[in-house]
Amino acid sequence: MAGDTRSRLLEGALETVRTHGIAGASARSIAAAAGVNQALVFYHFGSVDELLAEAVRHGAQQRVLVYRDRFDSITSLRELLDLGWSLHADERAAGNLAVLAQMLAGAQADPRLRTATAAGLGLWVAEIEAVLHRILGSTQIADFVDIGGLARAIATAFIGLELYDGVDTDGAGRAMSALEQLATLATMLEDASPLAGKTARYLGRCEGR
Amino acid sequence: MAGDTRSRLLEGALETVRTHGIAGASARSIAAAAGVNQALVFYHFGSVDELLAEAVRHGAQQRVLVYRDRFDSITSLRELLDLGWSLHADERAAGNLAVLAQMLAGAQADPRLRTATAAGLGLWVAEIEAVLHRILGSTQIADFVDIGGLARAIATAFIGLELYDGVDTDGAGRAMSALEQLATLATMLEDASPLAGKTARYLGRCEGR
DNA sequence: GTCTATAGTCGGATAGAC
DNA sequence: GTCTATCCGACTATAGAC
Repeated sequence: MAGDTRSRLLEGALETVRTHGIAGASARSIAAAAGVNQALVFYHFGSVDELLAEAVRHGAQQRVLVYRDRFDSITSLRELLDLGWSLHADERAAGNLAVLAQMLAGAQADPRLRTATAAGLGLWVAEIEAVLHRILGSTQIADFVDIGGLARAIATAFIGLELYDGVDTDGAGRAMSALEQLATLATMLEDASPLAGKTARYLGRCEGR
Repeated sequence: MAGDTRSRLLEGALETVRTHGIAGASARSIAAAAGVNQALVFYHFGSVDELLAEAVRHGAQQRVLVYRDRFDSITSLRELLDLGWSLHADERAAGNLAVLAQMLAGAQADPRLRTATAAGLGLWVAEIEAVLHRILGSTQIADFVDIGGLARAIATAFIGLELYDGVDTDGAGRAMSALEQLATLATMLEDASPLAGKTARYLGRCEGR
């Protein structure tokens, strides 16, 4: 926990939310985690909510930057999956997705956290969306599925899994395995271009609904 | 808000978590919502946590029962999807999934809420799993994907979507549309049995990983 | 079972010395 | 910028009258 007071408080806020949840993130507990005086929360950020809002932005920015290169190098659904699981494992250990999940829960009842939380999640969504566009943009899938929507679905599924992991680790593991199996199936369909072509033509005939 | 004090408190707890979030669910606010004296929380449940734990069980049981018949009548993936969206809309309005999401967030930092929350979510998972077994059990999908895991993935995805909906309604809508499109695609693959057969044989050759 | 009253704790926020 | 000291409200939980 180094740096000037401002960044110490930002880091302290993230650590406190991680370990005590959004409900346990008070000015006092955050200041203790940051190793600074409690009054400085209000001097630097005005209120606890403001601090939390800035912290979630800060944290998401920081983490997305760590993975930027790896996102950029992805060229297939298979690689995206592999990154997804290793990212999930990393962030599970580091607890950054947990912070986002906690903020998401807190934001439901507190409008002041909404925009900041949406922005933090938006950073992850943007990365996923860019990758999906690159690897699916030229396939038929892009014609039938909104890629931006898909990116949002993937990001939120990660959030749900993260929360579930906290109350039932075995169950979350099974869920991830099932998604892995399902996604592997999709990857193979993608590779087997004749099938993809057939599917696309089939869909073309059924666009009624 | 009728009935005896005990059930008034259970209902009041659900309503309070719904409207004020888990962080705002104090003995006082719950008692106010229930229209009873604050001290009765401790007389009947011992502590706020205990009340919340019982409330989430109570709420999940109640809601699952409402949908029981509809779950039982499902015979295809298409019907499961339709129920999924209408259920999501219902529960979004009634706010019961929101309660589960809040409890899930609160349980991360509070071990006493963990088992109760896991049990509440488990009721939903069990319903989904039963349906999936019925409609997928005889297909090749069951050979490649853990149905129980899939049910857990679906349930948690709903939770993630619910939380996301609270901070970005448009984004959540796009995510749901994308899933709809993707699932429609899957339904059609299911209908087009020749393709499914081919896929299965293809998978059989690739089971290495 | 239900009420009032209250002890004791913790939290947000500010004033003012340094 | 940082600290101490403090106000005040909200909270959990209990004691005791009814």
